[in-house]
Amino acid sequence: MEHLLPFVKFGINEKIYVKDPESSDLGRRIVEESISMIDEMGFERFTFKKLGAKIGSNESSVYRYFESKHALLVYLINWYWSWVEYKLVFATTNVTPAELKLTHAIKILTQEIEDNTFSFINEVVLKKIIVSESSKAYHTKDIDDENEKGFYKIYKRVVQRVSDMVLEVNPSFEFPHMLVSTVIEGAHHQRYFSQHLPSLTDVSKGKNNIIRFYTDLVLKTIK
Amino acid sequence: MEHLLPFVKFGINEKIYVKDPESSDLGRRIVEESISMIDEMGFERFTFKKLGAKIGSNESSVYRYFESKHALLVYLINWYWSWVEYKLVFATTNVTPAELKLTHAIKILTQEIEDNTFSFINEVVLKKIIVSESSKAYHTKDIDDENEKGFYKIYKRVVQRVSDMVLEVNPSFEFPHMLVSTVIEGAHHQRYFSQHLPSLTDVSKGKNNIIRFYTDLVLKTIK
DNA sequence: CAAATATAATAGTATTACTATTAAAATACG
DNA sequence: CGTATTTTAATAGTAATACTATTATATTTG
Repeated sequence: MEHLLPFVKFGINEKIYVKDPESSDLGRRIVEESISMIDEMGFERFTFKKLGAKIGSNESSVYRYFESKHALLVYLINWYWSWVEYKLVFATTNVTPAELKLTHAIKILTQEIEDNTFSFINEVVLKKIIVSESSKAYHTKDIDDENEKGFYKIYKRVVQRVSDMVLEVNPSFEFPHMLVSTVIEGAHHQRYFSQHLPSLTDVSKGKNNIIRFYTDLVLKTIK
Repeated sequence: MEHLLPFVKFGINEKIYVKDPESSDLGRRIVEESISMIDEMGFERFTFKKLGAKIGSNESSVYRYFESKHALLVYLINWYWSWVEYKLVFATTNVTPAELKLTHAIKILTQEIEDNTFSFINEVVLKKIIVSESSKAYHTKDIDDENEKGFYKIYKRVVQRVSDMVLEVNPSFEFPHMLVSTVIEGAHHQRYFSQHLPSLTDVSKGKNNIIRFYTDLVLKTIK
């Protein structure tokens, strides 16, 4: 996988940014540093002014790339899901039988990220942001508008892909989308709870529990 | 149930409020109106100034009850979970066999709220707030502090109660807490997605699908 | 090399999320 | 009943946020 990723650029919806941050050095530093700052201080305390100062630039320059910090968060989420989709396709094409393919997919969706494969984006830290902050992006009054503009298209496509794999295993299963979105959001919650509200989880019992738990849950549920 | 509720007052952690809002008419109007305003405008756009104006009072008066709008949200969440715990205990005591008891519990956790049983709190609208806004309460940098102060105690107790019911059905099931928190958060997500991102769900296929889906998922998973 | 574009710096605005102070109104209690 | 206490309302003020607008200076491109 490491061999291919450096050649890939994800096609992120152009409506999300004012100017493509991947098109300049400043843009890349904006994305790179915003990830570490949001992780460190949390989305609420993060501001474009602080970001400008950190990258030796200016608040107004950041606004030339993203019209709001909300848009920047949506951009990061889209980058994340493009990356997950890429890994998902890579890990599942040509895999048979259907059940093994599905198992691989669930692993991609629920595993912990341990190292950075490429580019200026730190995927380990980005995943932490997805876990702690991403729900703030879509729990907004603007959700319907933004959904129409296609801001959540990639996420929905990932859910669709895995739902199709569920149906390959059991074509008569009634609720594939609910199952897949439950696993995705659930795994994020379990990662967060294990850090902050551990009594809502059972992670202390072993390392790969989240993957094991959801893999088992899916296979049993669809049979 | 309607006969008992009017006599009940939930013991909400005193650290959450400055002055108990149930102790005065103004306090009750603060809670009552904040629920409808947060639902209408979303948590971000909701302010104590607007609330003061709406209840014919003043911003500063609201601060005498809650030290921040975050604290008010935490209060509403606690009220909600106290109410759910009450319903849960009511619906499950003396029920046998264990599997039926668990089924009742899952129904309480995943059902839609359709009418208001009592008091100045509109539970139908409060549930909408829980679904759309509650994750903002605990996705904060202050989570560990607040957890130590007991802000999430009732929620954790509800998870514990239902986890115990899971273990009654299958004492050797490894991940009861993960299963129960997955169901609770998952059901909230499905309610939200069905309104705003329907392709992440399968709710169009029928009315009680969310209850059915999670009940089936739990029973199959623990066997 | 001129023109176009990108960046940096500065200033300004409405709003937010509060704190502080004071006065008026309501309530409690001896 | 009257005074003390508490509650509420009104006003003012503050630092920070989330922007917009303007201009000057770099940098890139044709």
